[in-house]
Amino acid sequence: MTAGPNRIAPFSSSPKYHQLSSIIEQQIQAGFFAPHDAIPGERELEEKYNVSRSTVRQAIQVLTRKGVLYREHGKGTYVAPPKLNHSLSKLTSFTADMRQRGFKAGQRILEILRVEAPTRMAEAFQLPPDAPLVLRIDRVRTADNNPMGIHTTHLVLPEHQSISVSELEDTGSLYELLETRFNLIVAEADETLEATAADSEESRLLGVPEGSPLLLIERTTWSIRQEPIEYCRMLYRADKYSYYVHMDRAF
Amino acid sequence: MTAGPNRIAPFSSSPKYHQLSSIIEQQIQAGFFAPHDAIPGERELEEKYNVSRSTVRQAIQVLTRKGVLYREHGKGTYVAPPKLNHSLSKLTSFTADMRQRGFKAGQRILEILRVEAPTRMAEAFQLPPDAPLVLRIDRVRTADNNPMGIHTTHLVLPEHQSISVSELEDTGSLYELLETRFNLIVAEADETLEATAADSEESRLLGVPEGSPLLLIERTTWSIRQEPIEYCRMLYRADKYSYYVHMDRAF
DNA sequence: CAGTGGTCTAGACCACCGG
DNA sequence: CGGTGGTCTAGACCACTGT
Repeated sequence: MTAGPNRIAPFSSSPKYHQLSSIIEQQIQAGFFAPHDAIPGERELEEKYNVSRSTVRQAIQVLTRKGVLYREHGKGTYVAPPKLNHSLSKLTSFTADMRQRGFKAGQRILEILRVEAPTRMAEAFQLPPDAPLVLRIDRVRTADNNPMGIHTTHLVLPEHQSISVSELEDTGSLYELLETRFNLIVAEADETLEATAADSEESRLLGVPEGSPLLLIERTTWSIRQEPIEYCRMLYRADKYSYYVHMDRAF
Repeated sequence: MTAGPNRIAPFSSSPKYHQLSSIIEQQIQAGFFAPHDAIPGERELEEKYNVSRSTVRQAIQVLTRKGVLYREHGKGTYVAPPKLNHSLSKLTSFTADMRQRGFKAGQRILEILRVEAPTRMAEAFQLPPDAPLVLRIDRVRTADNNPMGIHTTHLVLPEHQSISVSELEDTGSLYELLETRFNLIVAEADETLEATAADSEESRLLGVPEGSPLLLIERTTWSIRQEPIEYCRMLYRADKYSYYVHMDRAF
């Protein structure tokens, strides 16, 4: 009848609220509820699935935060209409981003070296003036072998930890490498976006005329424990690259 | 001693979890807890403020979602280091955005008229081909009277609802006007960002040389009820405007 | 082991909305 | 008014972390 399981397993390792939110989400995807339909009330779900009301509320909270449901006080809980959409403001690597857009990500590594942290990086991470050198990686990023952008990455890595050209070439994705080699998981990022114009070297590396518009993104990233990981300057061809964000009004 | 009230008012109209989260946030801002310090455990807060543990958890949840705290299972709840950069990916109007950056927002209204919905808008909102005309508003936006960008807004408003030039000039902020006049509250938005170069008219309106880099933002917005509100094309001077986003890895 | 956060229950009362 | 979601309590047990 319905897609997937339609009752709660009491001894599952997965929490009940998670099971319940999956059930509801599957019912929506299976067409049981149309956009703007009201789903059953909290007390009804409580009884139907033999869980407490807080568990029901926790499950619904998961789905409202995902944008699957929306609630109106005194009225009910409703199915949100689907968005055509794509990459929300989820944090992803260039590799994953390109895969999602249907391209094969590639790279040409220009240089890997140790340098002093650039000013912007030191500010963002509040690094002390005598902080150790950071690892700088310069790359041209490609999609289906066409140059898309230039990445200049600065990594906060202890002197004894490093990354070789061949190692990065083999893995392809820096974030993947950071995770497998150093157990560094990128969890949060701040980004600043600006428009700029290509200088002579940039135009050469990207194969566009000097002065063409480029999208400049500066990214700082943190781990789950809020440790600084990376400061990255990314320059993209305006004719090939655009950037998506989804936002809400902080509920 | 501490900043602000340090106990919970039992009969306040404001919910207890909100009072408690404010108290904790103020204590952090007042320097009671340094970045990466552990705040008291849930049972301790429960006793100290005479509330139940779920209320404590609700308060802490507010602050973790704001990025003020982070939690580690089995260890504790810690103060997140402050980011220099506040304006997260919260949805704001140009007016509010400029105020936050310390400028006074202004506008020069070029035109208000009814037009057919542009293709991108019709796609994003899945409008039928015979949909009614939308209200288009062309404006130059200023910060401290300097031109910053060009906004071309298309509003989904029934034929009998409209906005006059003088009305918009008086209010200053379109989002504020939509809220007060039509009870339309902008709750969600998708944005696409690109770099581009100024054409002759754009360069004239913004006072920059032809061909200078501009940041192009296309925004579509929805109400709380997920009704389409607005499709907006915004062009900003690259030398005056940059864009901030904060992202997490979908927890 | 003790202490932390994570999940869950079975109740209660309030605030809001519609008929 | 009855039904909805919003807040709150006082318990319980589990899962994870460090010592």
